[in-house]
Amino acid sequence: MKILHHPDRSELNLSTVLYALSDPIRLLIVSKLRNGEERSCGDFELPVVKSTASHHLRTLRESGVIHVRIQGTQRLMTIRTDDLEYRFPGLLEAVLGAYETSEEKQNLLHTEQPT
Amino acid sequence: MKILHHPDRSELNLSTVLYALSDPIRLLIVSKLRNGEERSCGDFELPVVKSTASHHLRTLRESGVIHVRIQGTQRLMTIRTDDLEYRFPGLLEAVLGAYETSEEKQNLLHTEQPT
DNA sequence: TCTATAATTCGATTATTATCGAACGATAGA
DNA sequence: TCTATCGTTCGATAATAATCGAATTATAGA
Repeated sequence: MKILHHPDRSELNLSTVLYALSDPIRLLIVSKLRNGEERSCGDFELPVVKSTASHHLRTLRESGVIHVRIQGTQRLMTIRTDDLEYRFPGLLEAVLGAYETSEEKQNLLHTEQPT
Repeated sequence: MKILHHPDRSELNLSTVLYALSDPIRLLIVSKLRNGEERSCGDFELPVVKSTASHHLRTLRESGVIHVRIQGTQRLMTIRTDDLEYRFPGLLEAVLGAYETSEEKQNLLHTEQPT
């Protein structure tokens, strides 16, 4: 049984979290996890191949933005809302709020899906 | 007379701004501009040489985080608080607030200054 | 006009990262 | 046990970025 590392709440680093959130694909992932929704990799419909998606999900996990639990063959992701709020109050809200009203969302959603 | 390009308020991009803020040196710069303070390059006392500092300041300017005006031989920087607040409400506050309580500040402030 | 100051630009180097395809690993279910 | 599904890992490539030192530009002031 594979064990996934998640940084402790106290280990969250501002630069690292901002970097994780600074990629359009990763912003798309996080926006789809909004409101506590839990999703598997396949659910995101990202405009990149599986291995690239896996890379981005790992970046988000290792930075502490998302939590991943294993259920069968799936990985189920959630945002670490409480931990982020504890260390960086208001940050997640501000980023997701800004994302909703940005053009970035639209750009990616209209992108071709690779096989 | 050199002309410096600043993106229009409407051109601000979330990923780009988050990326600009995701570097420890650049976070240090922005934190020193807090509360509307205006500073020149030399005022920041950054742990990097001049040319590297110039690179970071350009990244911040081109992303739309700071405004730079020329006065004599100096460049005077300010945060584009109003524009950032307009496009990304609460973001700057959240980032700067988080920075204040983070360990990142301490790390950089105790670093050696290159010549 | 000369010089000192402030900062940028340039070229080179090194490190990181985003991306893909192919191969692999783990689990559920037939 | 076999197979399909879900996802990761690996190796390669191309792009981007952080850093430095040296050369350059622009301006203020003597």
